Order: sequence, then C-alpha cells, then structure tokens
Amino acid sequence: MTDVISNDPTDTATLPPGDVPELVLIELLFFAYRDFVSDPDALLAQYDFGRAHHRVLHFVSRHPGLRVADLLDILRITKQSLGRVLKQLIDAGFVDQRPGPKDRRQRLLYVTETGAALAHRLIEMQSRRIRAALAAVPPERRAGAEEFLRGIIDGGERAKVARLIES
Amino acid sequence: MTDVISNDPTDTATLPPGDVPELVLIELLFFAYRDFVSDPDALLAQYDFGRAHHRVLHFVSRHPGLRVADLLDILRITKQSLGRVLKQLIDAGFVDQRPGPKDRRQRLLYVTETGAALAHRLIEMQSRRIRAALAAVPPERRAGAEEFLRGIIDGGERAKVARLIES
DNA sequence: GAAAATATGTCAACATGACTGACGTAATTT
DNA sequence: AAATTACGTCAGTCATGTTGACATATTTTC
Repeated sequence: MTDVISNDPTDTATLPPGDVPELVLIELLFFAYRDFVSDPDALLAQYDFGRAHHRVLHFVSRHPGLRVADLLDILRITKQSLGRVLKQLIDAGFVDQRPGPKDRRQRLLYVTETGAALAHRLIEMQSRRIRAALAAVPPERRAGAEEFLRGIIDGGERAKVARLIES
Repeated sequence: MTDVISNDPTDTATLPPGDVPELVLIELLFFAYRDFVSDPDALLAQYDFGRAHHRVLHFVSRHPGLRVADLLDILRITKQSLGRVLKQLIDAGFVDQRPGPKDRRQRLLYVTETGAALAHRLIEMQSRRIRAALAAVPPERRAGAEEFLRGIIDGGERAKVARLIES
C-alpha cells in the first residue's frame, strides 16, 4: 500500500475538508464505529453470535424484564429479525423469558448468569476503548463528546434515548 | 466485576451508568450511528443502492483515483463483497475506472458527474445533522467530539485515518 | 530473460441479518 | 361479546458479508 491519495487533477473536483468542515466528523464517525464494534465481533464469533446478538444481549442485560416490543423499538428492526436472534440466545441459555406478572401476554426478557457474564465482558471491552479515548481528551472538553453524540440522535428520539440510558 | 445479575425476575438491579460511566457513551454511539446513517439510507434506496454503495461512492468521491486495494483497506471488507457493489455502481454510471497510468494493473476509481452529484447530496444530508449537533455543544467543548472519535479508532490505524481525512 | 510478486477479477458456495405481509393465539381492555 | 394488544410464526426475498481457489495481466527481482 503506497499512497491512498490521488494526484490526478483531471477528474471531478473533490470536496476537501477545507470546503466542508463537517467531512472530518462524518468520516470519523465511520472509522470510529468500524473499530468500536470490532472487539465485540471477535469475541461473539466464538459463540457463533453476531452483532445482532450483541445488541439484544446488551439491552436485555441493562434492562432486565424488557418486553419484546421495547426491544423492537430500541433496535429498529422487525419482529421477525429479532425473533430469530432472540430464539438463538434463549436456546443457547444466554437469555430467559417469563410471562409478565401483571399482563401474561408479555414475555419479559432476562439474561441468565451466563448471559450476564458475556454481556459484562462485552461492556468491559468497549469501556476500555472509551476510557482510552477519553483519556486523550482534555478534561474540560470531555463533555463535548457526549453532547455531540446526543445531538446526532433524531430530535424526536432524544428524550426517549436519554431516559433509557439514564435508567 | 462485583455485580452479578441474577435470574430472579424481581431483581432489576444490573449495571447502571452510575457504576460504569462509559455505558453512556457506549449506548450513545449505538443510537447516534443508527440515526446518522438513516437519512442516506432513505435517499440511496431510491437508486436501489444500500449502505455499502454509500461508502464506496463516498471514498471514491473524496479521493479520485483511489485503487481497489485502498478501498478494501478502508472498508475492511473482502474483494468479493466490494466487487459486487463496485460493479453495480459502474454499471449504473456512478463510478468510472481507468487503468493506472504508471502501473497498468491498477484500476483507478473515479466518480462520474452523476456519482459526484449523489455523493454531494449525501454529504450535505450528513453535514446538516453534524452542524445541528455541534450547534448544541458549547464552542469551547466542540473539539472534544473530534478528539474522542479519533481516540476510538484503533491505535495502529489512527495515523493512516488522519492522513486520509486531512487530504 | 525467467521467475516471483503484485493488482485485480472471478467463480462457487455459503451465512447473517435485514425485509414484507399475512395469519394465529392468548390475554386484556372496552 | 368485541376489539385491541403482545407476541409468535410461516414463507419468501434481499443485501451484504464470508472463504478459498483460480485466472490474467503486469511489474519487479534475480
């Protein structure tokens, strides 16, 4: 791999970050997310799980007793997509479901001890990366990262996400 | 890890953000990325393109004359996956390829005018979201977002990504 | 000049995770 | 009793990723 950058000026003019300053953050979001999910992916592969299993396991672990409908709203996928992944997690003994005590139509979701252990390992991997990244940001600017990410979320979703994260 | 999540549905205590402060950023990255790609997805669907086409189009637009190998390194996908998407972009007239002038084994990639127009519209959509998010961050903390995201990228990749973004 | 390495393309076969749309069942609410 | 809700399921499709092997042209190295 020599030089990723072209020196051919004969083609369509490109938009350098000088012209569109937001390009830097657009591309950083891509690269950051690419690497952010890479450690979990590697661990999950050992269990024959993928990114979808990670998301389900994470949110069930964080919110025991979560309903299927809640999970669908969080993940923005269809019932059918969730159903498959959830079934695999239940069959493999990482997630458990019980009828709701008040409304017995509901299937409330819980992680098992095995599931909790894996969820914690995944959180630990990503926490380490987050801590390392924050360590390189001057303390007075650290809040900027969180504020920026909250602003990227759809306006209509922001309050709901905030509630979910805080609880 | 002192906390153990029990199987008991009545025990809702898990790992709250209070115990693992990085959880907030872990979850914000998920939600922010989920919404960040949502507008492009909607526009691309009109052309029967997906997220993979977006990424190829974006980086070819930003770096005219990019080689296939460079793109593989940026996107971290296999030649076969890229090949399919690239072929569709070329057939649809959004991307053009020419043999390298020095090394004729290379197929240097360029966007056509049509491709550039679409790439610019996609950048514009995401720029708008970025600008809105930054507007809500106090100016003295804005740099924190960029610094944090750079820190999330794999240490070994950071210099290469920085060069790619700046050029 | 021959051999090796490189850049790219291509084939077959497959896995994952997403989709739509329709329908079923049990439980709760009106 | 009827309507609504929560959830599951069936059947089919699509997009995007994977591995591994092999082909071709070209450039580099000995």
